[in-house]
Amino acid sequence: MELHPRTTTELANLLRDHDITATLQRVEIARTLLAKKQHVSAEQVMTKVNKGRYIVSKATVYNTLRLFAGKGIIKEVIVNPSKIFYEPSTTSHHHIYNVDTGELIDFEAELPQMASLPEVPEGLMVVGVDVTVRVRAGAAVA
Amino acid sequence: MELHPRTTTELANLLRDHDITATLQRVEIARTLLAKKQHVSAEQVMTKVNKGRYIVSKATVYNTLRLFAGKGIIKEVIVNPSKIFYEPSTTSHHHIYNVDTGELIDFEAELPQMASLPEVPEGLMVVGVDVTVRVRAGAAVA
DNA sequence: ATTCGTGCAAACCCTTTGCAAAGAG
DNA sequence: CTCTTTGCAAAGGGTTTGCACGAAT
Repeated sequence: MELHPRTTTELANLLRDHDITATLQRVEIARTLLAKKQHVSAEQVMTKVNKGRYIVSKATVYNTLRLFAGKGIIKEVIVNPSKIFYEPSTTSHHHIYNVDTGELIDFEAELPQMASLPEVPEGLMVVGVDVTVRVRAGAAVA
Repeated sequence: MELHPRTTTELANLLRDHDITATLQRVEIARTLLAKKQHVSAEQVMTKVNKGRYIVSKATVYNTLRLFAGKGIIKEVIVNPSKIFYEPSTTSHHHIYNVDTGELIDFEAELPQMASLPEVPEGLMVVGVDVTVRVRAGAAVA
C-alpha cells in the first residue's frame, strides 16, 4: 500500500479495496492516519480529524481504528499497556521505544532473523512479527 | 539467576541482593513468580499467593510487581494492552502470542539479529529487545 | 423496511493513588 | 523512633458497549 493516498476519492477506493464501506467519517480518519509515517493514539486521531471539516465521535474513532487494523490498512503498535498507537501499514519496520519519554522511533529491518524464527505450532499461522528495542537515557552500549 | 522453588531464606537473600527489603509479602510474591517458567498476570499472582499461608492485598501485588520489574528480577511481557504479564527474568527468549486465545509461548532465540539492530540515538542505552510473533488459527506459512 | 454506521453517555476493568495502620531496622 | 511497607477503598483513564438516531439500499 502506498503512503500518499490523498484525494477523497482515492481514500474511498482504498477503503473499498479492503472491504470497508466508505463513509464520510472513515474517509476522514483514513486521511489523518495515512497522511504520513507516524504513530498516533486514538485521542490524537480524534483531535486531528476534528480540526477539519467533519466531526467524529470517540466511539466512531475506536470502532474505525479496530476495523482498519482488522482489515490491515493500519497496524497497532503495542509498546505500553496504557495506550495503543496506530501507524499506517507500510513496509516491514520495527520500533525503538524510549521508556522514559514514550517516544517511538521507526527503524527499518529486513528481518534477516526471519530465518531464525521458531516454527509455529501446527495449525497456526504467523500474522506478524514485532520487534521492540527499549531504550532509555544513559550511556551507549558498553 | 536460577529458576527453582526456593526456601524462604534463599528468596529473602535474592531480594536483598537486588536492593529490595525482604518482607513477608514480597517473599511470597517472589516465591510464586519464580517457582517456574510461566507468564502470570497480577491477578493470577494475587490468587496464587492467597491460596497459601499469607494474604496479600491487590495494592501490594501491583507495587511489588513494579518494584521487581524495576529491579530486574522479573520482566514485563506486553503483548496485549489490556493486561500485563510477568515472567521470571531468565535467559534471552521471546514470545509467540496467539491473538485468538491469548496464549503465550516462549521460544528460545539467541538474537543473532542483534547484529542487525539499529544504532540507537546518541545518549540512549538499550534496556531490552522484545520479539513477539503473533499467530492465529490457520494454515501454516504459505 | 432492513441493515449498517454514528454518537452520546455510561459501563468496564486493569492499574494507580491517598491515607491510616502495621512492620522493619 | 523513624522510615518503609501494607491494605483498603476510591479514583484514574483508555477502551468498550448499549441503545437510539440517522444514512443507505
